[in-house]
Amino acid sequence: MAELKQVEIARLAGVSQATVSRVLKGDPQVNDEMRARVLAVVQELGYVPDARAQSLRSQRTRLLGLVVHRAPEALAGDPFFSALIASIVEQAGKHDYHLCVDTARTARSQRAIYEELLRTRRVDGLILVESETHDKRIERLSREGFPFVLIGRYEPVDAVCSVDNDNIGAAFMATDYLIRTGRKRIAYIGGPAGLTVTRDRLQGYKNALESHGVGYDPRRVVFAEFNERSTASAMAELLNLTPPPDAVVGMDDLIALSAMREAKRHGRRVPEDIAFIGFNDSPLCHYVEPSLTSIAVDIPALARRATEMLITLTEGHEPQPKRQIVPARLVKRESA
Amino acid sequence: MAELKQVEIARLAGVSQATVSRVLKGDPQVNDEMRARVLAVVQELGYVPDARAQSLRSQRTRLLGLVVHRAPEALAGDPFFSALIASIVEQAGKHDYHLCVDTARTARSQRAIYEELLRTRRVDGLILVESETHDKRIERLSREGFPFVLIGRYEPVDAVCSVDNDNIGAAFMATDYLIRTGRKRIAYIGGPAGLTVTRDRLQGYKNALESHGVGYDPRRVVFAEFNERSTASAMAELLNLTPPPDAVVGMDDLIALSAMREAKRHGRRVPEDIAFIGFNDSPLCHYVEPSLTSIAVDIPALARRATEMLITLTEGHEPQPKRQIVPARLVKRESA
DNA sequence: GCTCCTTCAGAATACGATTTCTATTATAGC
DNA sequence: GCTATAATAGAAATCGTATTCTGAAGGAGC
Repeated sequence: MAELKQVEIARLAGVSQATVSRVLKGDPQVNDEMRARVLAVVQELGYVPDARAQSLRSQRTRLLGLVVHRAPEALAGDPFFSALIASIVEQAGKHDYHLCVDTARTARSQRAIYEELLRTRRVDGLILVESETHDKRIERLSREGFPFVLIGRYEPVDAVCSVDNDNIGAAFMATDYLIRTGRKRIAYIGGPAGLTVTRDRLQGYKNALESHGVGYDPRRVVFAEFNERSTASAMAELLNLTPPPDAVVGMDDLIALSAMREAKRHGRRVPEDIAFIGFNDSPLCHYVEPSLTSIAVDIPALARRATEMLITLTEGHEPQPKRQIVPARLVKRESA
Repeated sequence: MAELKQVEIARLAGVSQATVSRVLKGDPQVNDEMRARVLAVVQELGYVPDARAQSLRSQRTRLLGLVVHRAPEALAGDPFFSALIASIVEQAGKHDYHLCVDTARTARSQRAIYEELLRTRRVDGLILVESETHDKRIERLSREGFPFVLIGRYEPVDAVCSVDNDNIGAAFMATDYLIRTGRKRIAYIGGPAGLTVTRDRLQGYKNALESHGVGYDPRRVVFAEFNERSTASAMAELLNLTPPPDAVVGMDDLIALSAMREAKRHGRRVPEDIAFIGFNDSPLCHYVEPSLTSIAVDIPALARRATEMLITLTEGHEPQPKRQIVPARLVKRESA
């Protein structure tokens, strides 16, 4: 394949390289006859501009970055991310943007990725997922004015753009539903305690208890890492309480399922002895037995809005509003 | 944040811009004292080179592309891709490469993505997943000499670099196991008939039947799309046979699970009346009841080798060997 | 003391597009 | 018929880095 640059096209069409660029950019300041001549050559040779040169000159790469704040092993089994990535890719594609995915394993690599992607100008903006309640990265990004959008939320800094699932509302809905269906001793199993999601859903859980005048018992709240062993032992702890809980709100489908499995291993019947509700409404819910009642997070909506917001930001505008909340809904199945 | 480019660093360190570049590239042709002076300034200002300029100048973006040949909806629930993406990102990161993910929904968008990513030089090479048995893209990429690696395999073109799961062997293993454990009427539910995976696994299935002298009955082979409805109706078809199958090899965990669900809906006991084996050993297998016996595909190994191969290619070397096969293993659980 | 390397750093160029600046021509207005 | 104004296209500068080319200084060898 021969060298194919604008100068070649220009030479063949008998015009200047600047004119070729103008034609390709749709500049109206160019005569129809010239335009046609250039386009003919472009068509014939199948010329496509070099994105690297465009990036340097225009100072924009048309690449968005997605940084997932979780170790690859933990990421591996989670369908949430497939869905998120797929939706972001699709939405970004509509605006001619591409997506660059990175995972941030350790604290060190987080900094590295931040340097790598943004300081090097490799991407035009970032989408961050699963932020901690206090996060130096966010402070810094925000201070330095880099375009980024959070999927989640961040209290400490006011100006942060974010799209969040209505976690408080969703956990309220789940807990409220359990209370209304007669459950008395409802437990909550969170993910890592530092995560904002973990805390927001805990808040919703507490709100629901309070709204029904049910006392909050801290022994019924436990936390787990994103792996089965940790969740199972958290569940075992709950089962040792006297009296044991008769319902569990899991922060996550995988957590709820692991907990449910553990309960069954201890001989409890679901949902007769104990009910379970998870979050995400992943395909899993549907296949297990009893099928898992779950809060459906609207992942495509999260992805769409976050992407739109980020593109708005990278193009220099101020998104309105800066914080969006995507409603969730309860999908009733057999486990609760 | 002030303008931060090599010229600034050079000015502050009292050297030329070329020297700054040399220091950062680790060029040995530079005196220690100068090097130290430059590095001090770089450190202090936290200078990081501009990837866009580097890309243009060096003609390499250090970006790899992953093109997933499936619609976003179908992608959404599948944990296979989370795992694949996570592993590729990790492996690529070790060589200072990043990953750009794209999905190719329609035939048109496939071409578009190909143009977008490669012709524009936006990425240095591509990893393709889920190829069809005949694929124009592959022919073209290969003809034009673009660096790419297939996860899967492609018979028609000899020189194609690929890393494949040992699908024939794995399906053989699954079928062989079912025969050895006394199953007589084993069915196979494939994915879309055009996919190489579908056909390879079918081949392994046939091989196993043959090696045991069991007759191959084409009525026991059906195909499904990647969604539950399609799979359920394929399974229903199988259940209508007289006699019905007493075991099913599903091309995929989701297919196997959907089929199993359908069988249970028809009152069949698993594994007593009918056994099921899936592929991928996704977390799902573990949570369902009965838990699903599955062929574990070594996704990290696939990802690692494909990534290594692609990087070798993009750096101008010839990978040895060009085709790799990653072995699979049977994970026995309750369903078979 | 002279030439010949070697070592090292600065100057200059290249990468391939976008965009500003400049020049040409044609048209309008008087 | 002369200037003013568009309309249009070419020339040239620019984006920030990598690298080739060039030159200066110092040491070795005789």
